[in-house]
Amino acid sequence: MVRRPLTPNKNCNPTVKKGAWSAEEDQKLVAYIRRYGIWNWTHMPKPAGLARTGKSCRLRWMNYLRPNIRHGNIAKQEEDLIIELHRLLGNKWAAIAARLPGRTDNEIKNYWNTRLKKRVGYGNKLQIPTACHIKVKPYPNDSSSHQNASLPTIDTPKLDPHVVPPNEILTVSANSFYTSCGVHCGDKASQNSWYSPCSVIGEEESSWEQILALRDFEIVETFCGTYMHSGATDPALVCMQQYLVYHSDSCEDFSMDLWGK
DNA sequence: AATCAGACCAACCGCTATGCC
DNA sequence: TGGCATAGCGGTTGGTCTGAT
Repeated sequence: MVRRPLTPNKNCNPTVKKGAWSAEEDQKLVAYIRRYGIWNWTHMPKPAGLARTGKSCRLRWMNYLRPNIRHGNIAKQEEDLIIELHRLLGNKWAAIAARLPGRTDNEIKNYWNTRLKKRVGYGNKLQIPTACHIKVKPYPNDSSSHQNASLPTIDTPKLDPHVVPPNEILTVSANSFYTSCGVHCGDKASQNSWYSPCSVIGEEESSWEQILALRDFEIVETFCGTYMHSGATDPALVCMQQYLVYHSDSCEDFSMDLWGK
C-alpha cells in the first residue's frame, strides 16, 4: 500500500518531508546506512541527502528497510505466539516482536489491533506471582527488558544447569515460586526428577503462561529442560527454544545434559 | 458503476528511558 | 544531581484497498 505524501503542516518545518517514503528515499537511506552504519539518527538525514527527521528515518529503517524483515503472511504458529505473548505481556509490542524473528513491533501491533483483538477477549491477563525474590538476569541483547516493569522481579543466582542440580537453582522463596509455576520442588526434585508443570498443577495453560512470563530471564532455560522432560509438545516450546542460549544445538541436547543422560 | 463502510497498515506524535556531560 | 540529547516504545492518525450494497 502506498501512502500519498501528506500536505505540509503550517506549524512544521516546510523543509522536512512527511508522509510516504519514495523508492528513491529508501534507496538513499539504505545506501547511507550500508556505507556509514547507524551512528546518529538525528544527524543522519542531512548527509544522507534526506529531507526527513531522524525519527522518521529510524522508523522507516526499523519497520521496513532493515535486513531480514518479513512482511505479511503471519503463520498460524506466529499468530498463536502473538496471542500467548500478548496475554502475558500486554501491549508490549517490542517485547513481543523480539520473540518473532523478522517481525516488527509495528506490524504485530497492527496485526493485533486489526485482526486478533476481536478474536481474543480481554480481562484474562495473567496474574503473575509477586512473592518470590529470585534475582533476575535480563536476557542479553534484549533492549526491551527494561520496559517490562510489569513482570515479576525475580532474583536467581547465576545459573549453570550443567553443574547445579535443578533443585538447588532457586534458593530464596523457592517454594512460593515453584508452587506458582506448578513445578514440584520437594523430594522428587531432590531425586533429580522434576514434575512437569502440567502434571503438577493440572492447569496446563495457567502454568505455562507463568513460565513464559519469565522469558526474559535465564530461569526459563531451566524450565525448558523440565518441559522437554515432560515430553509435551506445545507452541510455547517454540517460544522458549528461541531463547535458549546454551551451546547445545537443541533443547533436547540441553535437556539431556541437564538430566545427565 | 457509484457509493459507503470497514479493514488494513505505513507513518506520525507524544512520552519515557537512557546515556552523557 | 540536573539538564540535555538521543533512542525507543506505544497510541493514534489518515490514506488506500476491498467487499457489500
